[in-house]
Amino acid sequence: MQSVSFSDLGLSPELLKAVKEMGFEEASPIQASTIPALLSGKDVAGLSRTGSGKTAAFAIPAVECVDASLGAPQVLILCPTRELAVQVAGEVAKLSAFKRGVKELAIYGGASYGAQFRGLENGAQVIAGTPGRIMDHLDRGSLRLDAIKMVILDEADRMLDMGFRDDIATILQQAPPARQTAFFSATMPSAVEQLIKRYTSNPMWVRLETRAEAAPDIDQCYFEVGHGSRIGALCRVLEATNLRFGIIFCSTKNAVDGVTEHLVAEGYQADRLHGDMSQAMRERVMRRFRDRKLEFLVATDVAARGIDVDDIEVVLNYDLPRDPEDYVHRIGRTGRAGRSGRAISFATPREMFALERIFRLTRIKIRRERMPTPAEAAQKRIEVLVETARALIATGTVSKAHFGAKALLSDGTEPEVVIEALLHLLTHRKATGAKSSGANQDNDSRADVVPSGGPRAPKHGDSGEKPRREARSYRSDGPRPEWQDRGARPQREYGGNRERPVANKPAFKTERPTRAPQRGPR
DNA sequence: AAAAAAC
Repeated sequence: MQSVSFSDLGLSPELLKAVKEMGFEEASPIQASTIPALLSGKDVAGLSRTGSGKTAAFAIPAVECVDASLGAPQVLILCPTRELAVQVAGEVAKLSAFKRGVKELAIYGGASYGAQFRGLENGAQVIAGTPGRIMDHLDRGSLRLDAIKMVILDEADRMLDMGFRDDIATILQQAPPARQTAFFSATMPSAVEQLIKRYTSNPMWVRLETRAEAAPDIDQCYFEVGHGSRIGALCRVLEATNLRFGIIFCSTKNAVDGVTEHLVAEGYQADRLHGDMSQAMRERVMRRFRDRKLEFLVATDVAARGIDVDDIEVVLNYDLPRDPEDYVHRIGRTGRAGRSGRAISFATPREMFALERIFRLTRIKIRRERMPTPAEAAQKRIEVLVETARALIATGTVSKAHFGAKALLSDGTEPEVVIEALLHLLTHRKATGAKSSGANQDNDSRADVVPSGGPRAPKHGDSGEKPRREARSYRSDGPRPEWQDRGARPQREYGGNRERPVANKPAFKTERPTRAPQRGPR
C-alpha cells in the first residue's frame, strides 16, 4: 500500500488538527483501510498482530462519529485489560482535543465508582472499558447503551481466552442493532470468527501481514540458561548490554515479585505490574514507567498486549510464554512507530520446544547468543561508566561532586588510583550496602537520581557506610525462592562456563529469610 | 499452565 496522508482520509478539520498535533502525518496501512471504512458506516473485522497504529485506526472514526450535542454514550470500546482501557481512553482524549464537547471515559474494575458515575452523568460519549465493570454499570443502570452508534472490540481473541464470551454477548445485545461493530484480533480462531459472523454485517476485512510485520525492526536473540540461573543471567545481561528502558516479562506473578525485588536490591529502578496489585498501584507504576521514572517494568502478560509506551528499548523474556502468540505480543512492546527495538529471551533446555514453536510462528530466526562471562560484563560496565563520565564532564553537570574530588585528591593520592577506586565502587553496587527497599514502594523521590547512563546509584551509598562485600556469607544449599525454577538444584550456569553458581548470591535470601539464630531480643 | 477480569 502506498503511503496515505491523513489529510486524504476525509477527516474533519478538528480531527485532522489533533492528528497533526500528535505528530502523525501518514496513515499506517491499517489506518488507511480501517478509517474510511468505519467513517462510511461499514463494519470492520481486523486481523492485526500488534499495535502499529491500531488504536488510532478505530479511535479516529470513533471520535468523528460522536454527536457532541448529545450527552450519552455513543461509542463503546471493549478492552481485555484495565491498563489498555486507560490507554485507549487517553488516546481518545488526545484525538478529541479540538472537537468541543466530546468526552471520553474509562470504565474498569478496581477503580472507585465515583469518578465513573460522574463521568457518565456528565455525558461522556466515548467509553473505553473492561467487560466486568461495564456489565456492573449496566446492571446498576448507570450505563445505558441505547445511544450507542459504534462498538469496538479490541484484542477479541484475548477477550475470549479470558472467558468474556458471555459478557460480550450481553453487552452487544444491549446496544442498538443498527450500530456499527468493529472487531480487532491478533488471531482468528473459529470462536472469534463466530463472534464476527454473529455481531457484524458484511464487514470489511482488514488483514495485516502477520509474518513479516510481526517484528518489523526488532533484533531478537536468546540465551540458554540452566535451571535456577535465570536471575543471574538476567542481571549479567543487563550489566553487559547497558540497556536503560525496558519491560521484563515473567509468566507468573510470583516470578514478577521475585525478579522485581532482586533488581531493586541490585540498585535498578524497577517496579512490577500484575493482577494481584491494587489498581491504584498498577496505575502509579504505569505512570512512572511512562514518565521514565523506572528503568524496568517487570510484568506478567497483563502488559503483553497493546501497551504502548514510547521508545521502549528492549523486551526481556525472563521466561518464555507457553503460547507463542504471547511472545509476539510481548516483543511488540518495543520497535514501535517505526523505531528499532530489541528482544532478549532466556530459555532453559526445557523451554527449547517453546522456542521452536515461536520460530515456526514468526519465521524469524532468533539468534542464540553466548552468555557474557562475569569479566566481560564487568568490562562492559566500566566502558559504559567511562562514556557516561565523559558525557557528564562535557555537559558540566558534575559541579556538586567537586568538593568530594578535592577531598579525595588532597592527601596526594594519584588521580588514577582515585578514579579506579570510584569505578570499583560503582561497579559493585551492593558493596555500598544498598538494601532492597521492597519492590513496590513509591520511589518517586529517588527517581531523578538515576544517571541516564552508567550504573545505578546505590540507594544509600552516600552515607559513608562501609563496604559489606567481604562480610558476605555464601551458602550453597539455601532454599530457592519459589519464583525461580522449581526443583532446580545448584549447578553450573550457562552451559558450563566456569562461574560461581548464581544460587549462592546472598540476594536470593532476601526472598525467604533463613531462620538464623537471632541476635538480641525480637 | 498462567494470566486476566466486578463487587
